[in-house]
Amino acid sequence: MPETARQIADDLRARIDDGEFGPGVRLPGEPALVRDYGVAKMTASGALKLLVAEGMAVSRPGSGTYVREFKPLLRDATKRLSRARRDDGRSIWSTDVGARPMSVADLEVCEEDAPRWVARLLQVDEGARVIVRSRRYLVDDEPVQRAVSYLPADLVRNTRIAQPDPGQGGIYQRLAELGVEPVRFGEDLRARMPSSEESSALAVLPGTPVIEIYRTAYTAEGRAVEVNRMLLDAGAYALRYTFGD
Amino acid sequence: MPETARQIADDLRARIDDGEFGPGVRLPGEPALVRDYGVAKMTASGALKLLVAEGMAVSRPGSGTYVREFKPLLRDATKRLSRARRDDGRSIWSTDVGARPMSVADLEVCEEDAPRWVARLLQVDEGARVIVRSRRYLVDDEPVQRAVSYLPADLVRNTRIAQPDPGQGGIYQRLAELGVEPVRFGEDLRARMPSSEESSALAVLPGTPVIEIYRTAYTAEGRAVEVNRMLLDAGAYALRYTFGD
DNA sequence: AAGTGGTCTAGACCACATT
DNA sequence: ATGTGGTCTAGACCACTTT
Repeated sequence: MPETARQIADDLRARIDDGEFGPGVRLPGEPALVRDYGVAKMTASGALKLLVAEGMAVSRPGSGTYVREFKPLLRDATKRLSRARRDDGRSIWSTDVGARPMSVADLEVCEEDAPRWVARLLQVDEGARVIVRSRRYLVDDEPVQRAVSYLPADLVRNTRIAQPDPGQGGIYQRLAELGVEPVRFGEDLRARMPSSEESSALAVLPGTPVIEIYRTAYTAEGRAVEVNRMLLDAGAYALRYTFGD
Repeated sequence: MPETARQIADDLRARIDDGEFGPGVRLPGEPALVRDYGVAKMTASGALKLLVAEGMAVSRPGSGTYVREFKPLLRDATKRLSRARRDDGRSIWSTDVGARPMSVADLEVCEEDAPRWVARLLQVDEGARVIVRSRRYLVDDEPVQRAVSYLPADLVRNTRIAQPDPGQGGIYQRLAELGVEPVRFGEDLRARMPSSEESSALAVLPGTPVIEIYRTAYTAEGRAVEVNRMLLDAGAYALRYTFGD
């Protein structure tokens, strides 16, 4: 007979996995848990909080706690940035690919001193000037990604890349016209829990990690021309990379 | 004057970011927080628990709560599986690459009916037989990854791939000798919080996500010959992908 | 022995959603 | 008006680590 918050949470999770509670279904509330398991309200609350912290449930204050659903966008880095890639089978996860349009919000462009890590990745002197383009991406009016990209100011200062609207084809097209087309990319990524600030900026649900990606774009000669730091809502994304000969 | 657990946690986090508490340093304990912020013990406990849940701190019962350190292994998927790749600059994160040897534990090989998702990815009939190779990877005797790979049984049943030790060069070398060399790979990944079961199997610290990777290996003809499901401790890994022409 | 985090009880108040 | 989750207080006991 489960008595602790951890045990109650595990029991509920097992019942979810068994299909007793499907995606989107309302779980037993705190009063029900107090009754069924014979514990104090704070313990019942703690059990539900554990499920939320594990990303298994979402609480809607005033309404109840519900089993969480996962229908990610599929981000295919290789396909987007490289020439023609095959696109066979879909993801393991039921994805919303293409269905919902992505929009850009809060686009800002400015010139700054390069932070140390940017200078290192861009292979420029510390304190060199960079053009900084930051924006958020929305799906269904919900933020799913924040991106900030850095480009050497002496390369792009007087181009459309330094304007909010870089024109047809985007900044990579403009870079190509400057003779520094990015053709090779590296992405370093990690997953972690968001700070409370990041959590609100991305409107991430509790119990949801973020994926932090640093992408560097190189020309054929190996010159780094852009660094892009992205922060993704891990509850909204699945990532795909394809590689090999 | 912060009074709630959330506010105390944010205050502590700010002081960590300010450098007042460096990596590995002990944070003020529950009694200190009760005194300094004038709250009940459970609230102080809740504040520290929040920091732990955000992956900012680690609690050592009986000793204290400490600022967490992040020194990941760098997993370069592209480099490991593809032919000669450049290796310029290191990661944004201070990585332990190469320093610590990785060992394999709990290696098991068996033959089973293919689960539905495996059958789909391997492009075989549902219920077809597969060879299943599962293992855990350890660094410093700590588990950091679990991996289970599936190969068509009719292809590899009577080869060393169905043995615990596949021999020099590993299973990809054996597949090549069978005339089905994997040359192209796709990885689909997501990040999420672990179940309590996964959490203990990987010995993941609280507040640490896991990264779930599904890799499919294809021959030059486009035949899928292996599916590998990996579960990584996100606190132990940074991932690198390089691509482009 | 003293100090630490972990967690439960019992009761209270709040903000919010639903009816 | 009722029910929901959210959170705090105050006190208690436990297991563990450190001294």
